[in-house]
Amino acid sequence: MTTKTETMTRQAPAQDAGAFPVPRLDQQLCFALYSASGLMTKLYRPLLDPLGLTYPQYLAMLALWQHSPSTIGELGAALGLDSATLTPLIKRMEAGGLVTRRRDSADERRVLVEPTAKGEALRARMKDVQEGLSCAMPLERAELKALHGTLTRLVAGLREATADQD
Amino acid sequence: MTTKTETMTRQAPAQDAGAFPVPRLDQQLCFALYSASGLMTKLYRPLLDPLGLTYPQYLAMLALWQHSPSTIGELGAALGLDSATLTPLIKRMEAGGLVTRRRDSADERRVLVEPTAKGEALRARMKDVQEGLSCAMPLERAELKALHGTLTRLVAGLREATADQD
DNA sequence: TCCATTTAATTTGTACACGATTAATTAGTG
DNA sequence: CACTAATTAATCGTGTACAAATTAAATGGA
Repeated sequence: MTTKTETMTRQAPAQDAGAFPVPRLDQQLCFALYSASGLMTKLYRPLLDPLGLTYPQYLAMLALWQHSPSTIGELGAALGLDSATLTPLIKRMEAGGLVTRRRDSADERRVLVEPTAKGEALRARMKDVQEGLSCAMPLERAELKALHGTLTRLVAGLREATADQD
Repeated sequence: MTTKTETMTRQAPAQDAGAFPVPRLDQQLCFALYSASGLMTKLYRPLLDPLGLTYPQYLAMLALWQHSPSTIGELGAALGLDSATLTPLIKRMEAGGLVTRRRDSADERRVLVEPTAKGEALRARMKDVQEGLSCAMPLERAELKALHGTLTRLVAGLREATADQD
């Protein structure tokens, strides 16, 4: 009588009465962020492919257009990536002719990264990327604005909360 | 007189009058999502490490606790990942003793994934993970709720917008 | 029944992403 | 000035992540 029901259904197994309910995937904020981020990358891909850029490389170009030359460390701070990720990423961009890398003569530890003429030329094509993207965005302009604001505060808070793990 | 000013400053270069302004990193929704997602992963790491789970593996366990056995394809649909990502991920979880893999005898193409006793045992430790996490979240409960709602609609819309790229 | 098509998972190749370590350089202190 | 401490990239190892090609199995006609 007690062991009889243990092989009934697999769908709601072993949930003791009063036990902590296992969090559902669709109720997890982290999963919504994870999914949204991945889908945005997928949305950018066809727009960036013809430019010879991956999505992280596109972010790096945005940072460099804003401020260059930049060191690996500065790029890392701007993008939230560490040198183990950026060093090979920048080297691939260098191989693609989009940026130059050189040691800072004033401090030989630093590596200065700067767009090439070819890299600068991509600036002119950003209009199409932005337009192509905003057309595909499923939310209202005001909603996107509000979402961006909330995310910005979330990111600022998370940076503090994870600051110890560097 | 014309070529004299071309080496002035590096900070605001070559922005033709009326040209499309290069989008700023901190104004890009995609970058906010990218940063937030990465920081959430970093926030989970110390909580999941003692369980022997990476963050994507944690998501896979959530999906399996919700519904198992699941095929690779079902997990892929739930998580938004393709089989080329999931196959090795699940194999690592199998090597860690958290799940079992077996071919479906009714359809030998399918692989059924199911938590082991050890995997089921992790359920009991999810309370600590959830609590440890929500303590570190920098936003108000209501704000998080609203953010989750907006993201859910964004994800649904992006799924449609990217549905052709499968 | 046979075979073309479809489906499911795996494999291969490329590109992130991070923790931990290392190597080179610079800064600081006595 | 010597020598240690701190800083900066690069490297190594492991784990995602996806496109494209491959293999194996099931399905749907002719």
